[in-house]
Amino acid sequence: MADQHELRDKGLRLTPQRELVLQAVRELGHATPEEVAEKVRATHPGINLSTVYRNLETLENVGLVQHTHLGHGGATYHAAEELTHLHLVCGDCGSVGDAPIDVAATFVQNLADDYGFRTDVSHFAIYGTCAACVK
Amino acid sequence: MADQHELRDKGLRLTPQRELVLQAVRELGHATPEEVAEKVRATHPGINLSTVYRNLETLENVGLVQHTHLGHGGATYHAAEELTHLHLVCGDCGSVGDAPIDVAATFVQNLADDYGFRTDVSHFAIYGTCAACVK
DNA sequence: CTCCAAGAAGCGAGTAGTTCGCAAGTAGCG
DNA sequence: CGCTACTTGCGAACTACTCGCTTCTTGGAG
Repeated sequence: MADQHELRDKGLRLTPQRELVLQAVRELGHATPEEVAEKVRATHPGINLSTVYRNLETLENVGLVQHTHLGHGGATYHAAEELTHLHLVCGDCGSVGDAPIDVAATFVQNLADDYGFRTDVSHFAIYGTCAACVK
Repeated sequence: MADQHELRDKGLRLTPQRELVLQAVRELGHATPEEVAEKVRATHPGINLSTVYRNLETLENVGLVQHTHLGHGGATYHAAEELTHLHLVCGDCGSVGDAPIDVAATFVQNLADDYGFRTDVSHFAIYGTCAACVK
């Protein structure tokens, strides 16, 4: 675990809160700011919600985490390493499934060719109805 | 303009506010609830924000309008007739472009074939960088 | 045309989620 | 070891939206 390196390398100070936030995001996979805060509080009860928000923002600036819009309005954060899948949100049951990013490859290509638009497919969820609810 | 018919046919009462909200959504193309409220206030100053929210919700239930998530968190509404395009949101300049829904056809097909997921592509915006900002 | 019940509007308070300002604390350089 | 800038904690402020309740209006019935 070379968190020290990662954070220091990005020009950030190494605070326990910062490390915990990053670690929580990594362990949770996807998580809302509140879920991150809750997770962090398990080992560091005194941490403040604003601190979580600020760190999430800071970590996002240096590219270690990223956020996605999964619906309802709240942002969801995940570690940059996991940025290799799409989020399939089911409007019926609310489940969030994953799909490898390549299923969107031609779509992204179309957008690039026809509109010059460089797509970040994983930033927004893909909304629809999952296999279970279609039945 | 047979708004009377549309609304009555859906089993809704015909109130001036309701008509105005629907008309505002149609004229604006995409609009946040507040933009709709502002637009409506141009001709009917006393209208209340809650009324706009409630009508948007009601109109959505009967399928005359639909909402999309364009980012930041706020929902954006548009008339059901315009439900034929994707929203390309530029993360740099914030502009919202449109693209016909067919560019996503194979993508949707892939998702259906491989995951049984029935996609509603227009519900979420497609995020990325527009041609102008890529340069 | 008038009356009535159900639905809708207005309004203010309430809530969730997020941001901000400021004082106190701490990491890391010299 | 000490200083400075970056961070944290905390409470207040905000934004976007929802709710409850009272009053008004629509549209069908008589």
